[in-house]
Amino acid sequence: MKIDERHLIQLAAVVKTGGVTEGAALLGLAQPAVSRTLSLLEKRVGEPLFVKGRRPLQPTPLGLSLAEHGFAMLAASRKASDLVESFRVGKSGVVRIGGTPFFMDALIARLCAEFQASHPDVRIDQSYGYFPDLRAALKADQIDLAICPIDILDEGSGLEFQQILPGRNVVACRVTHPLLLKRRPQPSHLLDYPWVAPPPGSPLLADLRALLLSFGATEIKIRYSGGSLMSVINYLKSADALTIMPHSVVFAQRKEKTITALPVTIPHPERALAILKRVDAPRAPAVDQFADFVRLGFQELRHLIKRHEESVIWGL
Amino acid sequence: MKIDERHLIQLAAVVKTGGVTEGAALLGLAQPAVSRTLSLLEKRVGEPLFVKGRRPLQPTPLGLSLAEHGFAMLAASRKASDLVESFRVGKSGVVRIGGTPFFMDALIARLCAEFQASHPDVRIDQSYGYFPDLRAALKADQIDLAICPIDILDEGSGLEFQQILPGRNVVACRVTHPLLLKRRPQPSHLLDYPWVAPPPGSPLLADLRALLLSFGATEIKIRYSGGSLMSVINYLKSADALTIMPHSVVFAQRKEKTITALPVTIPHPERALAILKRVDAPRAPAVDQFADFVRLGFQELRHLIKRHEESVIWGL
DNA sequence: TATCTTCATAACGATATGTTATATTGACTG
DNA sequence: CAGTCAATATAACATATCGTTATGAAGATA
Repeated sequence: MKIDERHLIQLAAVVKTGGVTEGAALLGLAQPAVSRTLSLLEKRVGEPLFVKGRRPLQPTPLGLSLAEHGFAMLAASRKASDLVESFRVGKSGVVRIGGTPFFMDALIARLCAEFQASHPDVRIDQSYGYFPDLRAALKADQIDLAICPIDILDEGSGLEFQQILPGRNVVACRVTHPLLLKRRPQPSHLLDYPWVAPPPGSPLLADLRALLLSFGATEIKIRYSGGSLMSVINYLKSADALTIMPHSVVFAQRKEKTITALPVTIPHPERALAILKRVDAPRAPAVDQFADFVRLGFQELRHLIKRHEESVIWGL
Repeated sequence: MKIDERHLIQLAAVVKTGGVTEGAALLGLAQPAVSRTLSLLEKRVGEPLFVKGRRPLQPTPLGLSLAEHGFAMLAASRKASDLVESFRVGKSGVVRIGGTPFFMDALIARLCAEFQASHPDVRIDQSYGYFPDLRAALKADQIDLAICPIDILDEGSGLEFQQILPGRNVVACRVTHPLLLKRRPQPSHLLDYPWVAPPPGSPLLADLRALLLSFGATEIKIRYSGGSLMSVINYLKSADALTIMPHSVVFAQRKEKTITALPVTIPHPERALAILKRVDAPRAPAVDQFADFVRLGFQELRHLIKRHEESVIWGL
């Protein structure tokens, strides 16, 4: 015995409201439609669903039980509608982001948490990678957004780039590092300390090599490598080692008072942190919402950095 | 955004089976119908439900979430169908029975439990009363069945009577009663002991009066009255009192070895235990199933009584 | 590249859903 | 116990859509 789901819902509405007219109103239908549905249902089921000849409409046990199932369907239906609605406005869904490890760990994870304060039903799936992998993942629709530094000559056909932070590296060390006592550390001093290498494959590693060349150095004391951001920071906390890092990553750690940037200027990389999206494929609204949120977050970060540097100057 | 429930179910079927063709087959539909439903749904929702251009059909997160709700509806729908089916064959529903206290307590309650061994989803609502009340309750559709002794001249217009046990009363007492030692107790002996009166309003009470008249007695020592069957039995267990009871009720207690019937023959009442139903109103199938079960149960009881009495004779 | 399976589209008849108008019926009141 | 009112059932009709078969398009598989 197959029962039309719509009929069950109408039955539920009638039982809930206690009348055909009210039930119809609840569903936004005319009374005769619901009335006919009930007749049909009774005929199909072959058993009475309401006790006859009583005006305060009273369901039979079978009618009541069937209505219970109708309630379940009604609930599922409403939840489905709500889901679609929330998805459309970006309040639910999944955002798959990929990015370079240091930025993700230092900046993006925090933004994810903040984003979900206003979008609790949006799930975020994070993965790591560098530009070539991320571009491939984007094109293969494995991620919705990539957040990574891109070279000005990187090619991204079919991708949309949104720059969110200029490239700027610093030499990082622990706050108790002896070089911080010097007024103007020289490049030669930098070579006196052990170094931590950025993750293999990262743009930072290339930047480190370029930095060495600019010092005229060919070799360097690499004492630790391969660690994630947290490993590197924890290593730096316990040794007078140096490493190269994006300025924003070091800045994000300022509250911890564990690492800081050496007051030496090193060349800017020809690169900028950017959000990458596919332009062709449709994106879930939540993805765009999240991208906007990240962009705003970094805009705020830029202002913070600016004000922080001004205050440091004043403080001098 | 209102979503057609049927569409959700079809979506669920497709997601479950992993293909439009299989999903359609699962629902007993042609493939194009489901295909069109998916197109419509996607257009209405405004978001892709499946990732395009991948053959092992893969739902988007939204599609998957919507399908979850579809599963809920599908489950509710199937449960509703099953419910109707089981109701039709009498495997679910509610049976409202009314009856005289002693029969209900001694015989029917037990039958209810046995009935539900094969009909676990049938609920039984029991109530007490005597013929006039029960007849009224039946006509007012407050109960589906009445099980009570009826006089041959009782009128039951619009009611169907099914006799299930001939009327037969006995004098009951505890198994250690001194009268049981006598080979052939005389009526005069009966008057020497205190009596327990059957419930007020019961046919048994009338039978007791008739019995006294047949002995030529006008007065009797009523020492206890108003109790339910369990009260009466517990009273009898603790005193050498006598009472009048339907034979079947005493018989049903034989395993307990607490009360028994005195070997005195007393007049049969012009009455028989019967099942009463309304003939006009439709009855739930479970009601008829239960009535049949009760009839069979009493048929068995009659045989048991017969064999028991034969064995007692042999035992002499 | 060729073939096969699966999905999308088209066309069409049948169903039943929703509407308004109207008749019936039960409940309430004097 | 009428008479009145409100709610439900029925009738008639337009239309949406559901389900069908036939056919085209596209991805997978060899």
